[in-house]
Amino acid sequence: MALSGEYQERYGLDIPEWRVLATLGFRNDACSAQYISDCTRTHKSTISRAVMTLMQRQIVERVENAHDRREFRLRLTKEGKTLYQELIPRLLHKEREILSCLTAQERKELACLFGKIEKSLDLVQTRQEADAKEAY
Amino acid sequence: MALSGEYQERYGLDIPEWRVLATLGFRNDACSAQYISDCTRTHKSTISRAVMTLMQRQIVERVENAHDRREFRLRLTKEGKTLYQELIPRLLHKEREILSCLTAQERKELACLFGKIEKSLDLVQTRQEADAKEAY
DNA sequence: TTAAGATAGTTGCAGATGCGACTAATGTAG
DNA sequence: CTACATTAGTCGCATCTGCAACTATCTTAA
Repeated sequence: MALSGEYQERYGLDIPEWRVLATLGFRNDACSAQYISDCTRTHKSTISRAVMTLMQRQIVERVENAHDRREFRLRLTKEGKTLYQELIPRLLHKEREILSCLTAQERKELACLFGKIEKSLDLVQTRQEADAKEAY
Repeated sequence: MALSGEYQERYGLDIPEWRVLATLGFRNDACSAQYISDCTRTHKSTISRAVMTLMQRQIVERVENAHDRREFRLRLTKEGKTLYQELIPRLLHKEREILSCLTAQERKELACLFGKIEKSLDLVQTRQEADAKEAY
């Protein structure tokens, strides 16, 4: 991915690590690893390892969930938030750069088309899971 | 990728192998591994391994190039062509399925937008290479 | 309450793939 | 012609990441 150079080379983040950072930063609220796994469509083992690394780097911290001691609530540390805020403008800039070959109208269309496809795929996904459960 | 299930599960092709098959099948003419590497944006070592596997499976064959004995001319065997012809309709069907959430007009727009972005990225790529050469 | 099933997260393992070094062949400048 | 740079392809190595098994915990049904 063209964007990944931006956070890899400059901040030493690999793709799953960026996904964790981005999800927590975007939500600006604690959530479980499973939640990140779901909404980034990344295997939970991959997220687990990314979280470990980010905790060692003190970008992410986790607290036990008293209501369910299987899961942890993940959130960005102060440094994590700073890093996130620092990265966002860089990535937006990069995105604008990549999409600069399109008009504003075209960019809007592209986002709309992606939205439709994503939604459609999610429905398929959900449908398959439903079918799978029905299967016995 | 959603498509890859189609050729992986059913024909035992991984992604680089499919890229080799697709490039040779689409061109319908012999070409070098380097060429495939370039136009699929895949590292030459990856293409090299894919070609090896496909040769063992007698899907691809290669002949020496008398004019440049470093490179080989790659082409599909009879079985390779058959496989390619068998796969194409399946993949088109899958593609139609994925894009079925869009109208014909929207599909055209999407292709057009992708085309623009790809062309723009290629220009950036070329420009960077040119800059790199200029750099000394 | 207890047993069976589901869920969150971790970890060992294996496959995929890019990087860089290497060989052999070709191109080029002096 | 010679030496150096470039290019095609191969291979060892490291890394990335998904799969599946495992533990601990929670949920549900009898």
